[in-house]
Amino acid sequence: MKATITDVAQKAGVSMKTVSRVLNKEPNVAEKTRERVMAVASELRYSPNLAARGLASSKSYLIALIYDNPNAYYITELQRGAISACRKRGYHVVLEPTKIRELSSPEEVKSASEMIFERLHVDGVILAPPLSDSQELIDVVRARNLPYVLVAPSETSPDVPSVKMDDFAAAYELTQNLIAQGHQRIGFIKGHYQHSSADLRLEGFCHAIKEAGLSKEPGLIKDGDYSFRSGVVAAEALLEADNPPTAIFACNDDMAAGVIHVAARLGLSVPDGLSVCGFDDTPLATIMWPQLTTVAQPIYEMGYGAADMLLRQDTETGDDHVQTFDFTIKKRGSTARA
Amino acid sequence: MKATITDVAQKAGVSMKTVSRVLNKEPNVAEKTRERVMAVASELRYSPNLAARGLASSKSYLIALIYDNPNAYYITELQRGAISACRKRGYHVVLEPTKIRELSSPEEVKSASEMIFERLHVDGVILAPPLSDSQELIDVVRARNLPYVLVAPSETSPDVPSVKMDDFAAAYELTQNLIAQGHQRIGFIKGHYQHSSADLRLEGFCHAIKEAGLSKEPGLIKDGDYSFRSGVVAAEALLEADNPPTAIFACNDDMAAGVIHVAARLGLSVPDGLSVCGFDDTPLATIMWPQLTTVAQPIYEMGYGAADMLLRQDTETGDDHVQTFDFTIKKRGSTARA
DNA sequence: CTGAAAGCGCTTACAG
DNA sequence: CTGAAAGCGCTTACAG
Repeated sequence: MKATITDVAQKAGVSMKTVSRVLNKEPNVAEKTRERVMAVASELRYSPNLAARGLASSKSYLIALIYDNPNAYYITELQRGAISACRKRGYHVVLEPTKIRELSSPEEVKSASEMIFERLHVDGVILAPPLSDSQELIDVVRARNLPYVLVAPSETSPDVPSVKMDDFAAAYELTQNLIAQGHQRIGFIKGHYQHSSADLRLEGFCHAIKEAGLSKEPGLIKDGDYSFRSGVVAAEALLEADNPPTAIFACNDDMAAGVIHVAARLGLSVPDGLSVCGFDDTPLATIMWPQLTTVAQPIYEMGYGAADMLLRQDTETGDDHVQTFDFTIKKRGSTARA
Repeated sequence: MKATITDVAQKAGVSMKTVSRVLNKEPNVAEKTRERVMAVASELRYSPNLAARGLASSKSYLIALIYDNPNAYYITELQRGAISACRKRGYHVVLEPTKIRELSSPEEVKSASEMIFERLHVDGVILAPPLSDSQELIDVVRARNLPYVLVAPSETSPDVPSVKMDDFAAAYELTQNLIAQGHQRIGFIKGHYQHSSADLRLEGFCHAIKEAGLSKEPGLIKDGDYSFRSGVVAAEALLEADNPPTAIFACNDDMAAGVIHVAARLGLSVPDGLSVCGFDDTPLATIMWPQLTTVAQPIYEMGYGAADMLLRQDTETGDDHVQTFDFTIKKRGSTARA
């Protein structure tokens, strides 16, 4: 019923091998032959059998996207990107949700990681944050000689394939925008101390403040942990103080939502009485009202880039192994002139 | 390097076929033989090669989860469930995000659907809503004789395998809770008119109201479309009217968030001045403050159930083909006694 | 209860 | 530029 490579070969009057060459875009096929084979293949609606191909070439044509404790939006975007890059090369993405973060000892992490690769033999892996920082997992991957790409690891090194965005630059630019709107006293709510993104965003903020010659009052910088609740606490401290800021930069959208919540309770209108911006452009940012000014991470692009880099590792070398993607500042209703 | 079935057979002193029987849990193997083979297999860390197995048995050991316009949280939960059920049977899940909803003509939908199955040969498919209502897609699946399961289709029929939850019962129970708390005037904000869930939730609500002998004032029921914004509009109409309700039942969490937003602006405290409940238990429900009383759909369970049903279709028959899963009412801070 | 043979549909390695 | 042969690691269909 389903056409095989033999069917195509017979009908095109060539050998199986030639059909294989055409389909895999190998060189050394006469143009005329190539055309004929292509014509017959599409006429027969031929598509190669993945299992047969995999068995013969000892590849699986599968890559694993390994993640843990996903922010659902982040993970689905990463998936979309990776799937799209894989399709172009006849690959498919297999999902590996794990519970690695809940494990306490390195030994447990190691054996849990081993299990992932014993079950299924993939040709490469993409590690989503925060697993891109798990040295045990990376060691297991390396020991198996599996190609891998890290998404947004804390630290990048030129010889470790990874994709990331520039958190420093994004925070810097977002802060510059607030300053350009006339804000002189800007509050900042930090992210979770274990995430490197939190540090980078703070540094970007401080750099812009310093460059503009604004004072770096310590009282304007508050701790947070990326949760709505921590945004509420920090906002209360900032807004109930004497001489409160006219703008608040929260390190993610959830905390920014917390700030807006507090502002509403204090009768402070956003953006007229207070400008607020977040980070990440989660769905929350456009669900809220006013909609949130924030930074859109190139999540889809990073997923695409990671898979693309992974599948190119066989063929090409000497690339730069760290790819940085552009963010986008989303100016919306939650910020205005001071 | 990697152990094959031949290695296991040799070391256990049996034929390849016997090893195969043990691994596939086929009958007619002596208990002693079975034990010996199992021991050798685990010693050699043997795991079967999916490609070889697939080629020989003309199965792919892959199922497709087909979706469109995903609510990220819904899709990741469905994925988790399906993956978990597949693992138990040596299957894997391949994702197929589509743009089917954007296509206008049935012909386009048909050819887009065909493409999905030409690229990769899966052994079965799960259709997530709203694709579980796409007759064109279902026709294509049927024409290929592929086993399939629908997730939360608008209409279930006993001979079409599907998983769902009881929207009517959930809305009924949630409304009963409000009534038990002493609320006599309860507003209702409808969901999107194209979703069958919206109708069922309205019916459940009305049934509880009627049963309690409360008046079914038409002014208390407002249109909505599942968006935050529509919740805002409906809440304004309800709350700025004379004799406003003491509780509002919004058909999803986003609209409930809109209601709370309006309440804050009107100086109406939640839950003291107004009780609010939503539906779906999205992450938003616990990000907000007060946290939202809502209904948790058994999304993970539906994903698990769908995959399980799919993989059982070969072997078993005569089952009930429609499986209904239990919801959970989450009582949180947004509702209180009238 | 067990096994020997054939074959799934491709690619690899070689030959011409 | 093209092809014939062998083999990837399993399962199926059959035999005993």
